[in-house]
Amino acid sequence: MNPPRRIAHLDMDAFYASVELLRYPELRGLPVVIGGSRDQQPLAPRRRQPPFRAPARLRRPRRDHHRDLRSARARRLFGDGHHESRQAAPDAILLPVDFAPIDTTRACSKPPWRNRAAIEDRGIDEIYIDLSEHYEPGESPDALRALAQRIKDAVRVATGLSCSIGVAANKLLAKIASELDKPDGLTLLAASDLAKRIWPLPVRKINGIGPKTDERLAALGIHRIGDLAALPAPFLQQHFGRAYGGWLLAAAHGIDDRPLVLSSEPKSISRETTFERDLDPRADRETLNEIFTTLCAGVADDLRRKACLGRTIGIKLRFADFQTLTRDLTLATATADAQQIRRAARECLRRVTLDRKLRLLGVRVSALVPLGSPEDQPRQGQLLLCARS
DNA sequence: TCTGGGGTCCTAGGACCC
DNA sequence: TCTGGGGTCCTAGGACCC
Repeated sequence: MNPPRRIAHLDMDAFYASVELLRYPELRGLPVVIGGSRDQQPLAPRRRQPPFRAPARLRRPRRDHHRDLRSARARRLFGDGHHESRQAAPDAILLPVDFAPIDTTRACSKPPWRNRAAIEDRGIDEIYIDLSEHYEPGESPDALRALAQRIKDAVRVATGLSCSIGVAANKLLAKIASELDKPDGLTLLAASDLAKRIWPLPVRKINGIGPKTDERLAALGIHRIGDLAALPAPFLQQHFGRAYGGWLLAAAHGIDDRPLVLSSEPKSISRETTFERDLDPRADRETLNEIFTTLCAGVADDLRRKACLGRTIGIKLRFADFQTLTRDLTLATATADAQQIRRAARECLRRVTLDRKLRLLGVRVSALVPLGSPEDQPRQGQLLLCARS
């Protein structure tokens, strides 16, 4: 007989901020804001800051540094406290974002259990761990709690950082559970806890319900997960379609059969940049051209690093009014060549009327194949075409 | 909440082929 | 010659996630 499914979701607490505090322990307890430069910015001069030398070089945050800091993502990664402290304390210390130590931390964070459990990576600061095999018939909840605590301890020993863990019967519930007691939380969620602990939560807590769906649900008077769970399936399917409506209801009842995804090949690789100021297609033509070339080179670089070729080349534009559009083009053969990518991307660009200022430019390569694979060749139809002409 | 960068997945229409 | 249904590919857009 299979043991009951038992999935842990592990989420690092305020990851970026924590990593930086690890590097500069003397900053602990001070108001810290993280934001600003990355190493390669097409329009670097206005954004770039001098390298941080703690703690001698403390700077006042400047308003124009922080287009990105106010995003929801930033708040999540840096922690609300850091965000708010900037409003409250204009003298807060400004640290540049530096991804290098994060990679290190990430590498460090794996060994303790890597070989003993199935792990799904979810980006930079989250994983799912399948603990089903660690079940012993008749064990007490205390044993499970102790196991989760050992994992937290191992993370702290390996990285010096704290994390929050939720354990439940599936990924959906484990993810919600890990958030219930943040930071440094440990939450076990049994099936019988659904009504008491999950149903009172806002629907947004469900991974897969974003701002749009939240808004649509609110318009129907549905705010909490329990509201959702109480609805008849036909009602939801009428408003959200068969598949999504069905999924919403299942999610509200804590039902989720998704397996852990233990490995996966990249499906697309892209580079994009938001300009420091909106750019005019005509007046800033030169600048845009440079950025465009840099983006193509960057994507080509990433493809090479990941040993991939791609057949579909696409662009992404965002206008000053935030309207966003994409164009793509599929080639006869996959490529990782910067020139070829640039030519195809320019083809795409030609299909767009550039009559407004631009805010963002992006280049994407998809339909990826591993370098040297059989598909890394002209497609059959194309061969035929060549043979005929 | 005036919105960064890198992704995934889904939907939908049209082209094209059998 | 016309009609039809199914499958796959291409393209565009959108929602969502970390």
